[in-house]
Amino acid sequence: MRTEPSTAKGRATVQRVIDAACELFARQGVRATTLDQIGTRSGTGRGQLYLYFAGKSDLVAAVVAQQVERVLDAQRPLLETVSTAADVRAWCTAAEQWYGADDPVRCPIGSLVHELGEQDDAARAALADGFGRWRAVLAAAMDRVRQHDELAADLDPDAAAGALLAAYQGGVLLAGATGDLAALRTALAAFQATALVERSR
Amino acid sequence: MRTEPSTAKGRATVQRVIDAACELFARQGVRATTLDQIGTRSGTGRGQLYLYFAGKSDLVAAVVAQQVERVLDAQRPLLETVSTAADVRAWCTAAEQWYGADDPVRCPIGSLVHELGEQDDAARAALADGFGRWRAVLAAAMDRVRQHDELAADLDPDAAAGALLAAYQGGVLLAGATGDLAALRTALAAFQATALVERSR
DNA sequence: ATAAAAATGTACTGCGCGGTACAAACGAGG
DNA sequence: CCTCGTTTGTACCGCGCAGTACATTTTTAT
Repeated sequence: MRTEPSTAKGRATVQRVIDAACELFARQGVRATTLDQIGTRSGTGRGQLYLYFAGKSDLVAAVVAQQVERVLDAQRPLLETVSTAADVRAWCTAAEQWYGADDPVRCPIGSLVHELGEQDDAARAALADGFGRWRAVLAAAMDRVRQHDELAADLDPDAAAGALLAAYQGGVLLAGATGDLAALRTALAAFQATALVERSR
Repeated sequence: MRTEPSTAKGRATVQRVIDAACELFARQGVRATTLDQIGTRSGTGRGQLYLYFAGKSDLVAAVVAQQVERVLDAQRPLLETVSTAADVRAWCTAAEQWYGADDPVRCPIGSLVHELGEQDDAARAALADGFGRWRAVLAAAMDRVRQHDELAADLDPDAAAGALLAAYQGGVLLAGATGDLAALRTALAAFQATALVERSR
C-alpha cells in the first residue's frame, strides 16, 4: 500500500477496489484480470489504483490478505462450534455446497498458489500465513473431536487438520479440472469414512 | 497441431519443442513462459512453432497431453506392481521424494489446472482425461490391495483412488504454498494411517 | 543433378496492459 | 468564499509478447 487514505471516502474506495479485485481474481484468475477491469468494476478509474497501491503486485498482496480473512471469517462460525464427528460431517457438506452449479470450482485461496509471480514475496507470505491459520482453526476443531473420542486413534488433531485441508484443496482442484464436484465429494467422504469414528451415545 | 511434420527431422524438432515447453511450464508456469524461451531452449527459433502449431494454445494442449503421458509413464512401473498396503506406502514415499530440495514444489499436471485459459478447451479436456487415467491406474492398484484385504472396509477402491489422488494434489499444493514438504507428508501419512490395514502374515 | 517440398532463421507488426503524468473536481478549514 | 489538500478522471507512453511474412537453407524425390 503506497498511501493510506486519510478520509472516509478514500478508505471506502480502497475497500471497493479490493472487493472488486477479490471477485475478479476468484472468478477469472489473477493474471487474466486487468487493472482496467478492477478500476471499472469498482466504479473508479485506474488512476486511483496507483494513488493507493504501488502497483499490481502490491494490490495482489492486499487482495490475498483480504481473501484469507474472508474465507476464515466465513468458516469461523461453523468451525468454532465443531466438536463431534457429526459436526465435521456438517462442515464437509457445507464445503461441498460452496460451489454452485454455474460458477467455476476454484478455491479463492488455493487457486492463488500457482498464480502468484515468483517474486511476489509479500503475497506468497500472506498466502502461506493464511493456510497456516486455516489449518490452526481446523486443528482446534479436530482437537475437540478428539476429546469426544471420535477421531481415529492413529491421527493426532494436527495431522487430521492437515489431511482434511489437503483433501479439500485436492478435491477442489480435481473437481475444477474435471468440472465435476464428485471429485470433491469423494475426497471428503474418504476422510470422513476413515478419520472419524461415530460413537453411539 | 497445424501441420504434421512429414520427415524424421521435423518430428524430432516437434518433440524437442514439446520437451522444452514441458520443462519450462513445469518450472515457471504456462503464462510466465514465452514462445521465445521455448524456441531458444529447444534450439529452434520461434518460426518453427508456427509451422507446426497453430499458436500458443495449440502448443499448450500438446504439452498437456505429453505431460500426462510422462507422469503416468513414470509411475506405471511402480504402480502396476502395487498389491499390498506396504506397496502403497512405498509409492507414497516415492511421491514425496519426487521433489528435490531446490526445485519448486508443483505437480506438472496439477499446477496446470489454474493456468489454462478459460477457453483452452482442448487443453482442459486433455487435462481432465489425464486425471481420469491417473485415477484409473490408482484404482486398479487399490483394487489389488483390496483383494489382499488391506484396504479399510468402508472404502471402495475407486473412492480410495480418488482420495489418494486428492490427498497428493492437495498436499503438493499446500507444500508449494508454504515451501515445506511436510504438508505433503502429512496428507499422505493420514491416508496411509486410515485407509490401509496392515495384516500380519 | 535438379526441381519441388519441407524446414529453418529473421525481421517486422500490432496490441494489450502496466505504468505515469497531469488536469479537473471535490471538500474541509479559515 | 477562497484555498489548499485530497480524491477522481483521462490521456498518453513504452514494453513485452503473440502472431505474420518472407527470405534462406536443407532435404527428398525423380
